[in-house]
Amino acid sequence: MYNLKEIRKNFGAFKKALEKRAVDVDFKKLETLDVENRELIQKKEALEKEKKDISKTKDKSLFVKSKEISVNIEKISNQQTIISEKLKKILSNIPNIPHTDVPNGRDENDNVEVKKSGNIPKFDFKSKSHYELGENLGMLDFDLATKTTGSRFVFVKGALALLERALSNFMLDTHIYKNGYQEVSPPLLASENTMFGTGQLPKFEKDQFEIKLEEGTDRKFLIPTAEVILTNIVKDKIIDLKSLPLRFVASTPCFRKEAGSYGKDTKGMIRQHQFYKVEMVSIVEQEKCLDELERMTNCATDILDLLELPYRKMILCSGDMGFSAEKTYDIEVWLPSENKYREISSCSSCSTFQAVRMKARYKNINKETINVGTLNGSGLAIGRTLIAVMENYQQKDGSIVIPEKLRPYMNNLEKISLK
RNA sequence: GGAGAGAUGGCUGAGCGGUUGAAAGCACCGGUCUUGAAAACCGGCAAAGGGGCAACUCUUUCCUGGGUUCGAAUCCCAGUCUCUCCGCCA
Repeated sequence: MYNLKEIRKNFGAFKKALEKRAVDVDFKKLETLDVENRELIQKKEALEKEKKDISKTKDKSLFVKSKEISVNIEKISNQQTIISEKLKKILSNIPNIPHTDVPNGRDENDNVEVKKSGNIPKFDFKSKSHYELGENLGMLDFDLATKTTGSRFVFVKGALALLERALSNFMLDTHIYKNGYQEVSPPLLASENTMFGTGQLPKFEKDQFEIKLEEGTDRKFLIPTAEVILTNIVKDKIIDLKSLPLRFVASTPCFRKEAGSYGKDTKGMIRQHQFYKVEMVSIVEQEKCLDELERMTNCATDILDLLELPYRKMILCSGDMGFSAEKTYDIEVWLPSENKYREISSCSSCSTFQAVRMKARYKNINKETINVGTLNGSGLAIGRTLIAVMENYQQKDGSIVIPEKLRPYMNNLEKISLK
């Protein structure tokens, strides 16, 4: 979210910067409301001062007047509340402004490749998709999940379930012991306010699973990513400069409605309502965001390098970035069955955008209280990594070789095969 | 589910109708002392919003929302959350 104070300073520049995003914001209304709002605040404050002064004199003859003022204040204050709510509504629906590094573009076709790594496997047999491999092994069961739950869920069984767990532990260990992140095991439900903090609400409510609770209690949502709950660790806080940067990592299930992607990736476990993901979150001094983004992205690619999976690193264009991001790298892994790269991680700097929403601040060297910078990145999406391992390490007989680094996490199993 | 206790600044914690934005301590920052550090002593130290080029100034804020009052951190009502004890379940 943007600070109205900052926008006011240079309204034109703000408007221009947002054009890259192709969002329709009623700037005229924003400007008018801002002026009205401030006028009302001034009126209100003048009256409040008058009332306060009377109270200080303790002069009984003025008490009647004070009472009148109170009525007036209430009237103005109500108007002001309405206007400031309108303002907040407009402001909270404005996305972050893309950093100047970000290429202009409409959609994913305009993303720019910045790096490519690893060797694409060449099979001397007809390769299979992960769901063919998994179903043949009897270790992926989509039909069963449909029966028990519904579409876009899956049962993972046997050695593949072990592989999934191994991936989680391997990634966590790498980020904890090598990359300096603190492990967190967070709640999987988030309050409305928490969801607002990272930008999932109010604009993207239809993508979230909400838990049905008794009437009158606070709303709660299943987290669509651990980013939500990890970033909000610093909500409403003024952090000691010395404790920055904060780096958190968690492996959690994620829940997404995937509204608007009907008919997309319906086969297999590419796009599920529930999936595991290892998520990294960094809280940094605001001017260190971009450096941290490079660092974090390297932590993500580190995993793919260790697993020896081929991938490429993309910088997202302005039109393809998430609501809260100022700059995003996507890491895409090679999937033989689709003969293309698919997203396996997304690392974003959100500058102070989320921090403003969360009221997360720190005192800088000059003792000014300012908003922190927040970053988040997958390191990595476990479900998709599982797919990538299956497809890239598949053998002619339908078995799957386990990447060396994962074997210690799997009782030194070298290969997953029938029986 | 039953019975109590509580929610105050970065933290701990006093205040329980009128200069209280809020004692004290810790933390932090500056200074004196010291070869340096520690200790000791002195001083500083809330946030949000409005106005002003600025120095500065005004308003709001003691969980949230109502109420009483000329005036509320302090009194009343409702709600949320936390803690303790008992029960129940993992």
